[in-house]
Amino acid sequence: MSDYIPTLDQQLCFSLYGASMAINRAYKPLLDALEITYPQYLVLSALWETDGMSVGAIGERLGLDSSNVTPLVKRMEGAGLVSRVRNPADERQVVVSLTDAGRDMQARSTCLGQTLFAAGGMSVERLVQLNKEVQAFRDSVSRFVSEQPRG
Amino acid sequence: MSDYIPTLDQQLCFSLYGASMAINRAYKPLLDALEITYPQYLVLSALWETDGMSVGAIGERLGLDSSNVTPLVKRMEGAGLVSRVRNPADERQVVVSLTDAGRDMQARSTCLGQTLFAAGGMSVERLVQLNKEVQAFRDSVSRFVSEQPRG
DNA sequence: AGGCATTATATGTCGCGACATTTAATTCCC
DNA sequence: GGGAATTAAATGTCGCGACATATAATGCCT
Repeated sequence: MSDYIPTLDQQLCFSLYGASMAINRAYKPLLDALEITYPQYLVLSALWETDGMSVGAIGERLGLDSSNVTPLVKRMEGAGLVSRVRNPADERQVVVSLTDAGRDMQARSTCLGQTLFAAGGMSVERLVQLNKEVQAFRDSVSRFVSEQPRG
Repeated sequence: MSDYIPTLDQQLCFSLYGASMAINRAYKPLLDALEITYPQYLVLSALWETDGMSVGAIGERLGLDSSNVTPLVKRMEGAGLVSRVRNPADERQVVVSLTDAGRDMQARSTCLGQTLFAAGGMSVERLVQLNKEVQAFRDSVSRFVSEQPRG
């Protein structure tokens, strides 16, 4: 009982892992056309909600640490999507702000959600419910991790 | 309407992406103790179901291509978990088989599922249902991708 | 005010995951 | 049966994502 051995398909981790990769593959041609990557799209999404976040705040929002966000945002700066400026009030912080190109990307990226909706083949209601369940699971696991000794 | 702009939290891709990363973080200390990585655990899981799969068949099962599976399996061979042997009947194929250490890992890795169950904080029924929904979504998106011109 | 812990970002290394390309073995098909 | 297409792995490059560590600015505390 305590050493029950599940098959691959019985493991939620495998479904979620595969779903994430499948989404990336569905997004790929659209992201290529926009000349951004998926994590870059997430950074933009975070900034569309709250422009001018620090590197740390972006990482907090997306669940990534500075070693991911720093090079990500630097590439986005190179692509002209954001600017990076040290906060004069606290020189430790780097404030990331949208450029016009970064703002324009919001309207240009609506194809992503539309495509995923078409690809998912589910009703809006079912997708909303699925999103709620996945969020609840994610948040519970994240809470668990942060409560662990090494978290 | 056709250019509706969702927030981050309204996007299923973001929940799934975060859930996958959260699971990895929950698994990390356990995987470290077993001295394997998460994708290595998935390869082992596939082989526990069907030992002696080719590199290509493993990739098919996990949704990865040879450029991922080849180095993954080579590291696992280095760690003594699997053997890699060319198929005499078709020298193009590399057959991957479990060693005793690879087989032993199955019993030793039951902590993963147990921990994730504890971390998820949901009833078994709800998790089973969630798994079904995520699978359905993943499979629908994968089908969509494979039906695309560039797929 | 001086020194130390804390905080924010950056850097270096490793293992993926995607993609294009290469190499080698096999099959097709005339 | 011999050359071209196909198939299976492997290789090289890029961008993450995790982790440990480094660097620099700030806050704290006496």
